[in-house]
Amino acid sequence: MVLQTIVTTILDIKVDYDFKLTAAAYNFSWYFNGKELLIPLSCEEPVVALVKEESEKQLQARILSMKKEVDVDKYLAKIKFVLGIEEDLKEFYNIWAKDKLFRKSLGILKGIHLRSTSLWNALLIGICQQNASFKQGWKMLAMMYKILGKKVTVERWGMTYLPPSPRDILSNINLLKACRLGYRAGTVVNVAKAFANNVLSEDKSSEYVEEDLVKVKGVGSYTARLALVLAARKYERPPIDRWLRKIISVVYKVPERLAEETWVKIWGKWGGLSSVITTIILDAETLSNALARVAKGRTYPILESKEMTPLTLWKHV
DNA sequence: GGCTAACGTGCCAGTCGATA
DNA sequence: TATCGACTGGCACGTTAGCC
Repeated sequence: MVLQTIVTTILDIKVDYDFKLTAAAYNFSWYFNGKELLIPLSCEEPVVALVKEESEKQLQARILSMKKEVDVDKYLAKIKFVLGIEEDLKEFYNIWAKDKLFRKSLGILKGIHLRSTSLWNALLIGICQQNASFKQGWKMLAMMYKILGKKVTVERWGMTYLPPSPRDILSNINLLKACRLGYRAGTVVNVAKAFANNVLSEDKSSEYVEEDLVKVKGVGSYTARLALVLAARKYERPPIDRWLRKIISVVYKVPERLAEETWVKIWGKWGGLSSVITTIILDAETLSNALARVAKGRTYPILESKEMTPLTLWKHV
């Protein structure tokens, strides 16, 4: 299965944007190589995009498929949404510049945008993050891609994996054990069934709220909120785990029970985005290490870290 | 509705014994 | 003495159920 270029186009960027940081954050080696970013656009057809920097304010995007014709306009709109190149973060930066946990990292991370993904994939990410360290969670997800995803070859790129679809999961439930998901496998199956039975649908992902997603057994508030942040850029209700709750409590000197309230007061409608960025700022260190870094004032990511961090994940997995 | 304990799973560092 | 593998306990976590 070789995907070939259907169309090549230029995307103009009108906001502060750092392509390399955006492409690198929380990404795998089969999607980012340091220069080019591969974006799965459709896993059924399959269709992908390859994106690279054309100039400071322009990106070159190639859409690749096995078919000779695809709905180019639909996929271009999707590429723009995934990359967030039309997302103006000026208000967010104003808060970032003043915030005591964030301000030291603005010079390093300004221009980074969250890469969105499908609701299904966002839920897989969230489920893998349950009760797991950063490394553990992303290794689980990587194994799901390798064991259950589709292996395809992309022209002038090479081999890549497309995320497994709900159907792939439901027809290979026995393979989930090899992904070392533990009890999370049950939740993945429940979510896959929800998609297969049209209880959840990609087409409605922008309409869903937390209450819709937590109806699936195994999906709680954290997973639902994270999925909405990643899939729909819904930042109003931040995913706050124990890790972030403790950090908020220490940094802003508030009881843990007031952590979410404090966070929303600081970030307003940007709470969800700032939750994700916090993990990048602190290199997703374990709680004790993250608190030690906060105490030392090292509240910025180590870009050239040899460790596995959100920004270097693609070098390791 | 809010709080808390229990649950469950993988990771990781430390320890110990066997072996070369 | 060095290396290796097995084992163990603590840690990192979100969800769930039960209690008030």
